[in-house]
Amino acid sequence: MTSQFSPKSDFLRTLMDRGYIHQCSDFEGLDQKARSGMLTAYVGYDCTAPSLHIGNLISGMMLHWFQQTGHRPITLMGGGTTRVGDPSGKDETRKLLTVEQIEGNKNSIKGVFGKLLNYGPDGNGAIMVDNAEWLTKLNYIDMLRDIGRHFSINRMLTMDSVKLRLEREQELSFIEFNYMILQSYDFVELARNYNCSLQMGGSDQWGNIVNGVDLGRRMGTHQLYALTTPLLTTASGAKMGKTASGAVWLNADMFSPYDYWQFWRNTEDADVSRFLKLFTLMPLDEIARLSALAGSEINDAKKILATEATALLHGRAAAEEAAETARKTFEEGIAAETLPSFNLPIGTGLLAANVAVGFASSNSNARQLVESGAVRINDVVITDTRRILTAEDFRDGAIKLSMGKKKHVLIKA
RNA sequence: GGGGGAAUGUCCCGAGCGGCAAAGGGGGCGGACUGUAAAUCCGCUGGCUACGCCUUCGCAGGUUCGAGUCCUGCUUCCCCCA
Repeated sequence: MTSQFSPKSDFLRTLMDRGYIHQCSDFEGLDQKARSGMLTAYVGYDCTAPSLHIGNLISGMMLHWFQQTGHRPITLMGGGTTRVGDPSGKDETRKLLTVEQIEGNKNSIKGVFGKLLNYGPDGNGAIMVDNAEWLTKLNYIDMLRDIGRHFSINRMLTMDSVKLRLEREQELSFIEFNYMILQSYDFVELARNYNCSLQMGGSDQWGNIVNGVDLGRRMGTHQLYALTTPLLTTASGAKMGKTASGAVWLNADMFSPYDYWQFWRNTEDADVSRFLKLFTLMPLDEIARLSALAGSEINDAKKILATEATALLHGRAAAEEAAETARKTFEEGIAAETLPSFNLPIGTGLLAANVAVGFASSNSNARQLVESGAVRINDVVITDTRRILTAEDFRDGAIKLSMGKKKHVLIKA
């Protein structure tokens, strides 16, 4: 158990103190190695979507601290493995993405790492590689002889990712079955070419990672290590990262800094301390002070969490702006100029307006919401479904339209 | 190759004697209570030019006043035997 081990290396101590560690293949060994010089570690990222989401942010933060404590991080883009598809934790086969989609996603994902890591030529400058570089060049027969012979089908069948599918009598295609072999090989490849000795990832990656450690031993690399983070859940046990509009994406064009700030602002009380440690760079003693706040005072801690987490990802200026927009909107009740705005002509029906700004999915949906008293024009509840936006509704050239307590937009003519 | 099952509201799971816009969950959204929290309670959760109309139960036909429900063919998936 992690709690019985007290690490001496800066790296592991930092990770443990901040709550990043779930499992490690060999704590003592890794700790010792981290004290004896610069290590190289990597995390692999799927290219299944055009942006990473907050679930991926934890491993990215681990790489950040890894670098901060003097080591060299590698971000591995799964340009090759995404063509195969990871069956871990999935109920059914995902549709295969085209190579073009994968390349597009890869390029769109890359940007976020520049916020967390320093790339560059200096001693421990981060490195970015794409496993398509070597995986697409593998020759089938050679691969079977060099790599495949080290894998036991008997053991592969006991891996969770495989076992689950078999037990549930769900299809597991041959291509997916091969995924763990490729990911394992990645580790060996990075060990050989970059002297990489540690792979980190989410707890669902444990099986894939230890397979790589194993393959390394069989193929004669130096000792490799596995380190995983806990699954990100709220204190109530719900999986994190999903909201009404989908996942909490890290790319600003898919999830705005303001929404991102709001996401963290709405954290459950019981999660504040944990999230401050995981998703901000604040010193632990400062976090301890904030965590001690009780009752409604903990809202101050939530604002700091939101601002710091947003600043880390989107920059200080965007974070301050989001905080200010929120303050005006929620604490002063005035329409902040920086709220999301839409252009709609005077005379637009209230229902149509709600659909246009994304509050409702259809006129019917909008009608129901209006009737239930959820919709406000300039902070006045409107229940008339035939209401039309008029010139008199404009205050300083804009109408503040609200859905529920939290969603507000400005409408301009 | 032979035999037996399955496919339901496009978020998911899942009931469904021939009268069904289709039970029940989960999730989501909204309301109340609060602190932009949690828990709890209530409402909504196919669409529309809306006391009515239109479109939905794998696909295509058929029987019937009427089909998610019965019949035929097809597709996909699963299980057993070979």
